[in-house]
Amino acid sequence: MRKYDASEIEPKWVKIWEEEGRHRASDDPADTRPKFYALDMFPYPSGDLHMGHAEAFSGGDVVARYRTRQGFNVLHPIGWDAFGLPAENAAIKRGVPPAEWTYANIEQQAASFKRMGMSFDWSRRLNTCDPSYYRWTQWLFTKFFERGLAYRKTSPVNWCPRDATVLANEQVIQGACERCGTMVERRDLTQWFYKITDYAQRLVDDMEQLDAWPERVKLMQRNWIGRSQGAEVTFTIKETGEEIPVFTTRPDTLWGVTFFVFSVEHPAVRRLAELGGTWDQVKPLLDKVRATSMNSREEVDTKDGVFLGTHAVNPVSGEEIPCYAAPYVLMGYGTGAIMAVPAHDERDFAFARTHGVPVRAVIQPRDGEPMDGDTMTQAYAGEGIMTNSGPFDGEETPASIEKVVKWLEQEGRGKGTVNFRLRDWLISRQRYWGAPIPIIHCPTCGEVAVPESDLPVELPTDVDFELGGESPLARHPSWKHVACPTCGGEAVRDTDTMDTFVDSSWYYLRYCSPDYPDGPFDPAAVAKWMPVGQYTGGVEHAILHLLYSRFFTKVLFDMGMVSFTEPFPKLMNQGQVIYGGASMSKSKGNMVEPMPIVERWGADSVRLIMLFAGPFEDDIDWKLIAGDDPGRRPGVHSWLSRVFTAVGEAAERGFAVAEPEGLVRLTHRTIQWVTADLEAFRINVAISKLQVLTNEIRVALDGGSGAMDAARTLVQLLGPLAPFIAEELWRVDLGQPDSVHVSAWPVFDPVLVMDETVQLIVQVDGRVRDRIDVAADIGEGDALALAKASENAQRAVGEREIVKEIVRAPKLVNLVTRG
RNA sequence: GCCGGGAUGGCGGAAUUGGCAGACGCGCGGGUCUCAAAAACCCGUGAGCUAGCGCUCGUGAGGGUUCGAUCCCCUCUCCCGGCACCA
Repeated sequence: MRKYDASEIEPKWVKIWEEEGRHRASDDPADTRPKFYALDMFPYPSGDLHMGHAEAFSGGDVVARYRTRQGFNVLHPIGWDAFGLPAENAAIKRGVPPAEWTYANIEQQAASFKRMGMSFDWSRRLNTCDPSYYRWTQWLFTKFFERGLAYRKTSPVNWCPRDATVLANEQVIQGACERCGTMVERRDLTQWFYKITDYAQRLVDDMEQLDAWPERVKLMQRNWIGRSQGAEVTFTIKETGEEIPVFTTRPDTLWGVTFFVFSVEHPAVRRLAELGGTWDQVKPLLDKVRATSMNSREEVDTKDGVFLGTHAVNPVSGEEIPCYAAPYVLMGYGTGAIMAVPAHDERDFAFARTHGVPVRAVIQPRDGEPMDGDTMTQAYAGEGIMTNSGPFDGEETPASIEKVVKWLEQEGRGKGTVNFRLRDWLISRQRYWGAPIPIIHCPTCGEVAVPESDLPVELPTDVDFELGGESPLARHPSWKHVACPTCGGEAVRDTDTMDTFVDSSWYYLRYCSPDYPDGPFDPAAVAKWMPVGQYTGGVEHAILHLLYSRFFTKVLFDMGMVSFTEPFPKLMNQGQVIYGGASMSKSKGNMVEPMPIVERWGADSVRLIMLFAGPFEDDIDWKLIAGDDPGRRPGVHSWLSRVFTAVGEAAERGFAVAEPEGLVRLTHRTIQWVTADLEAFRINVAISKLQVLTNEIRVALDGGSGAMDAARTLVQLLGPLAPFIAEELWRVDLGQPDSVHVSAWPVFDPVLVMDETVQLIVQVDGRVRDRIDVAADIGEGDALALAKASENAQRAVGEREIVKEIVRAPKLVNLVTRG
């Protein structure tokens, strides 16, 4: 009998599958199979594959293989998100050109993916740093530019001093650079933006289509977009007569406004402070705010603020109220100025009490103590009845808000409006290893897009990567000097490159027709394959990549290039692989690499470790599943050994020896269970069902019976999970002529999955007292009679009287007693 | 602070969503084989009581609904994640 040796089996099949040209998605029009697009978030080539890759791609590969077996024409592509800072930083550190470092890592990862048995269509492989790809990234930029969706503006931006580049809002996590953790600084710079805010409403609305997304991801996107409905109301500055609009979600509190607050950075502040004679107090505050990074306000005190010496006029009451400048009002949201209602807003309340501003309650809760502005100790932000509000006294939220808005509009004092937290997407980066922004700055023509015929704008290779001063492209002696495409005069290229998230916002479209020469994608191929059937990847992309890709898709829809508005209707997030409760990292010295384990125990084992450890979405703590020795023999390897010998023995015995009926039934139930589990992506549970079947096959064989059908089924069901051992057993031991991975998914016999007998649970007062084997179609009367006849049940009832009989034939009888 | 998601044996996790809690696996204990080890195989493994048939307790804590609650409702504790002056 052969022994299971993955190192002997697996490399053999890698080679054979490659020779046989497996896993190609078919673009043959004669192929009538329904399509299925199984997409994995493409990797960044930072080195060899890590555990996170092993988990995510194992899950994605199960989907692709399972759908293939179900008769779908499956597109399961792979590529690399190959631009980005690590390559450039490696170049600075080691003197290796970014391209060289990147391509070497890609080759390494590609080899590892093959070794792991990933069923990728290698003919479609792409990478974003290839000019044949970024040509179209640039082309898309020019189209966005034409539509006014790419524009340049000067504004305060997040600057990472360590990476020497600006960052998008989405790349700043709690005030720090997402990539290197350095606290970002704020700089006023002229930068390129994509106008994602134009799509804010649609990005919210279309989430309705995403029922098959994890709720938390949708929630994160909703919070990030931050839609709030309210009104814009215009206040007038008494001293100058200028009109300053504010945004509020509570126009019903307009009669409770007792002061007015500008953001310290508001353009009117300096003028008004000088007029009011308070500029010498405001200026230090402004300097302090400017010095603080944009996203972290931990050093800013809510109660900080300075009276400007000027006043605003409340448009509904005509009342004059003092104007303040305070850091708690943000310049980047709403209008940069607010009406303050201390009685009904926590922050306004704190500010008012500190600065001695009156508090006036204008909303009374429906029940409980009435509020008094002079004595209340905290703001009341809830719903209630309007008081001290002129014509609106007695109106109740939420209807009152609508009434006030309507009235403001009629009176011309304001209007209903919606505000978003989402800002435009800053896409310029002052670094080298990215797609150059295809814009030429001409002294006469202004910003001119590089014409399509001149694309791609290729990166020069003779570049000085050292950090400092200008970006590498800006420092290059000749690269930026070009003739203006419009007037032919002397002009310069934009020397910034695009955020790598731009590259990854459309790669899934390129896979549909990776060699298409006339555009970013062949519209017919995209119409065929998109949208994605299942998208698999890490939750760390919940906001960035997924939001940007959704935005791109909507722009392309508006351009008439695609016919759908959401690219990924179904999303699965795998958990993280951690060690001892902490994320794995080189600096912590707790890294466990997948490839050494593949070498030692086999790719099938590594895949199964990942898939069996728990639900796909949950984190895997390697220390908990493998103990202190990360190289220990995995439990799933023992199982595969048992599968290997059991199937081998069953094959030797063949069909000549009869199979027990119980095993036949279990086989069909296993098909039913595993199919349902894979449909629901409960892979860990599916594996446990296969283990049960394996155990029963073992029992049958040890009892001298045959197990050929069960063994064949086991191998077929195992295929998507452990492709190597399944193929070896299928083709060698079971002698099948073609690959198990193209065999039809087994179907169960509905008669055989039904139980003939079941265990009737007999309870007395809700406690289990007996279990009786009964026919599955037993009637209620018979079930009750059997239950009452049970000695154990009778003993439990004792002298008491049975007052109620619950019968749920054939599963359960519950006798309820009294006495 | 606000918004989500959790909490089940020594560990990872099951439980057809109101009907046998702990499937399957890891680990551990005992055994077979072996000169020995590894591997493989067999038995046991929630806690307590009991010679035994069995009994009692048990799904973070407390309460409720129900014949019956890991599952539904209320209160609380702790853990994880996201956002954090967004007017």
